[in-house]
Amino acid sequence: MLYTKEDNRITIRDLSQFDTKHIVDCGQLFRYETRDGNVEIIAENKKCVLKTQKDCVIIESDDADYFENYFDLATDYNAVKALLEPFGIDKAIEYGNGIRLLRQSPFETIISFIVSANNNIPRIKGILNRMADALGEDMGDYRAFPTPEALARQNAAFYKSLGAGYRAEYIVDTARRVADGYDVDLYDVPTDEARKRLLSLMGVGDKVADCILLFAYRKEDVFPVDTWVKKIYADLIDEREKNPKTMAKILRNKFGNLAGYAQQYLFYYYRNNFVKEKSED
DNA sequence: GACCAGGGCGGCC
DNA sequence: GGCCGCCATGGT
Repeated sequence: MLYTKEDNRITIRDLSQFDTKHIVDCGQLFRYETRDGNVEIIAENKKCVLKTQKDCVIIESDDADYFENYFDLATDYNAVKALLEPFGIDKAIEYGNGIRLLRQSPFETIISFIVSANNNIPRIKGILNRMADALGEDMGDYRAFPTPEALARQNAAFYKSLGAGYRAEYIVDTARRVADGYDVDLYDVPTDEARKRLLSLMGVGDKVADCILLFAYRKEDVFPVDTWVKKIYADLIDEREKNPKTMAKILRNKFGNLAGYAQQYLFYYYRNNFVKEKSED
């Protein structure tokens, strides 16, 4: 059994399917901190604390049902790993063992990955936390992620003052779109149609759209192509291919409904174990 | 001082 | 449709 749930506490029993460090370090989420050896995660207007014990991890929160879904605890990752076996990426899977694909809030994920474009993780975290500090609901010892309405009330200069740079206009435009009725409920929309709708948002291109599809809506048949995946593609498949759109299509065809899982294992493994080489010609 | 970071946009063809 | 220059900012 992976876990048990009682009251406001989830106890993860099978640590082969749940590794806190890998989960928070693999680039899906940005609002987390390590404090006193525990990991605190803020998602929307909720917070949980992950406490690692000798043979289990305890997830404390005031909404266990929310985080049961958030951490995708219904999925058997040993079964996923077994299905990935024929693809020969066992080193990456072994390295990232215990990663889980999260079910994050669509709006928060949209804004977070707009901010992530051509950016690095420490800076992304800082920008998002400053947005929450300024505009998020005060939940006591933390700030909720701001609502679309709260974000839509500000102008680009405000987000530039938080360090968002040229993404400031995208944040304003997209927040206003959502506040004005853009429907973020794409759970039951097929992947290609959902991607098309996400691409209509300012600041959302191919890569950001695929990250939103994967990390919020859990469309598992997408393979986000970022700078690391380009290197992976050159190493594993074809170094002459330079078109990220083509890479994404071929990788989706190769991994099918396991594409999202494979991408996450490979991305995490390469980012932490290989130095990006300078491409020259 | 150049290069990089989970790229996207607008102009151009 | 594809290609290309540009875009803020902080870290190495």
